[in-house]
Amino acid sequence: MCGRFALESDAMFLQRLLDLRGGGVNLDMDPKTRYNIAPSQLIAAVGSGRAFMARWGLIPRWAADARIGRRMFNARAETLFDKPSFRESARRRRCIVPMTGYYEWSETPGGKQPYFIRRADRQTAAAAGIWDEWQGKESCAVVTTEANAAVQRLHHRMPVLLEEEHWELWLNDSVEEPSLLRPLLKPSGADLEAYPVSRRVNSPVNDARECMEPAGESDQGELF
DNA sequence: CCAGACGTTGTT
DNA sequence: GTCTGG
DNA sequence: CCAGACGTTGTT
DNA sequence: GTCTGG
Repeated sequence: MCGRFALESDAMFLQRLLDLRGGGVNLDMDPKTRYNIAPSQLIAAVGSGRAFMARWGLIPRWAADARIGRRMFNARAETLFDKPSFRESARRRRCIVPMTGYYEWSETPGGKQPYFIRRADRQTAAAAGIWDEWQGKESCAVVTTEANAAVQRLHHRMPVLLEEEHWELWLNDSVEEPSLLRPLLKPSGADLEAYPVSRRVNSPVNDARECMEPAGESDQGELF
């Protein structure tokens, strides 16, 4: 799944996503580095030809109550185009959520051990997202799929990390046909690495760089 | 037809 | 157990 | 996702 | 808004 992630400031990455449309749109924001991004917080996204900040946890436009978004921070790829809460956004309001890497927790005898998962080439990853607008504010969800071999031991689900050659299609709002989009929602083919990090990641309040650096022995619980 | 839900995860 | 805040 | 709280009344 | 259950 994907319930916590990190993003190091990467304006070039965001500008590349904007440039896919060829519209000469210039990035007008610079999301600052954050190492411990949790659901309900504002996260950077690019979609519909612009970059914007959206609350992480999709609130469908028809919602009577914003609280519905609380647990809508992930959306299963397998049913994305079927579920009433996601269907319309999946067809018409897709986005890319930049992330340096995301966290998974492994239960150990000594407590929960967080791991950081990132591209082995250390490039910013492009997570597939969908967004909506409710009472004038954007919110979004990260699409999940089966875990690939690299991360399966940690979890059976992972965020969809889009291949670069698929970015344009995913962000093309004129494409609404699920059969054209579903093939993009596969477990990541990119090389990923996973390593234990400081247990202080467990506190969403800790937003220090240590969150994505390999943990020292003292910060690791007993592993497995 | 109307009323009520609309989700994921993990765990049992 | 379940909800809220981050 | 995890951590931490979870309640009311009346009085200061 | 759209789907499901009755």
